Amino acid sequence: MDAYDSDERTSGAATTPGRRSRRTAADLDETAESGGDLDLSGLTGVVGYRLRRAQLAVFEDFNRRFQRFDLKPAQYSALLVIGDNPGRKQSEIAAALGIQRPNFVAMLDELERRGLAERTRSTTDRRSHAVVLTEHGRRLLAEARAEQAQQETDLGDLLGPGGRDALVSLLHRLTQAE
Amino acid sequence: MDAYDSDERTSGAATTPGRRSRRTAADLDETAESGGDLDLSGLTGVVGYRLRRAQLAVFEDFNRRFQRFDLKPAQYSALLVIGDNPGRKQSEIAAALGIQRPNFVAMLDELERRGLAERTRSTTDRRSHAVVLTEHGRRLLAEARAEQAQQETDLGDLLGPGGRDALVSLLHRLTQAE
DNA sequence: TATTGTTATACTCTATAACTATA
DNA sequence: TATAGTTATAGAGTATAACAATA
Repeated sequence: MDAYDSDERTSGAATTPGRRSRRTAADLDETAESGGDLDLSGLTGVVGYRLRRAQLAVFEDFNRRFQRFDLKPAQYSALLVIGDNPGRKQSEIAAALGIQRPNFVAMLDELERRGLAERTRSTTDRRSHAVVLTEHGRRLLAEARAEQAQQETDLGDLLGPGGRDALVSLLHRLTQAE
Repeated sequence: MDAYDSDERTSGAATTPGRRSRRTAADLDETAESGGDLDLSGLTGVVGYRLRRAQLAVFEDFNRRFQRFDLKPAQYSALLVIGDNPGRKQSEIAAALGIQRPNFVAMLDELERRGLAERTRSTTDRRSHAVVLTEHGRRLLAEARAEQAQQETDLGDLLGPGGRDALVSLLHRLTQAE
């Protein structure tokens, strides 16, 4: 983990960006020596900043949990989408995940190398690859889904009743509009 | 923007991961040809996934807004923290932002090259650099703060009354615990 | 001519080891 | 011996152009 933990709680008027600290040049020597905490009030109420930090924290937690599967978030989401959409085109899976087609090639190569997924030539359009999970892939995905459900449960405990659902709903609205 | 827009709204029981779609091998030919939307229900309720997508969307919006300042999110946050903590050590600023000390060097170099910030030798400890904003940096930061406040206002409009504050609060809780 | 998968490539972010100058 | 700033470097992640096979 990195060093962002020295944070302050979000102020009441969160819409207003943090107060402008009024310091003059005369304060410089003093502040330079004081080893106290920094004033981060300008960042605490900023949605983009909070989103970034929260995403990093949750991904770190994810990586800890999924170490035993050797799966990163992007790989898990790929297995999930392939598992729920067997036989779809490689490019469709990539697009659904927001991964550029060229970048998805190496990722699928790796999943295939590990025997989790397979490319099969489509009979109708010989340009495209229909992607499916192997039996091994389905078994691993089932275990991963259980671990992922556990993370959601733990996040629910952390955020209080309804908090997790509210968060998901608010986050979803951000990706619909912008 | 990338191709994640083909999303579904979050289901009622958000705590439960998306339903397991039960498809047999016999369905493969059919699904391979159907050009319909993919089933992304397994991802819609996942906090980590939603966080990542939302963060990317908000950062994209940020980048559009801050194009006229030629400031990326990390640069804006650096200006903000330096502005609110003038004279603090270079490494303190970096740590507060969660940036590795080596990686902060080039970033400060760039801010200095553009005449926005300055390194000054500390009189008490000649190893460290006290970092401050230039007058130009303070003026740019003031404008940037206004634009950033506008983004928060627009996000508030998007998320409804109290929605933005609730989001900030929920996100904050995620970075305290994990 | 357009699309699918692919290769090559480049650019940004991030992480670590090791050097230097100071303490 | 430890710390602050720095350099070099390596690894992810991401983006674009262009090619071969196929439609």
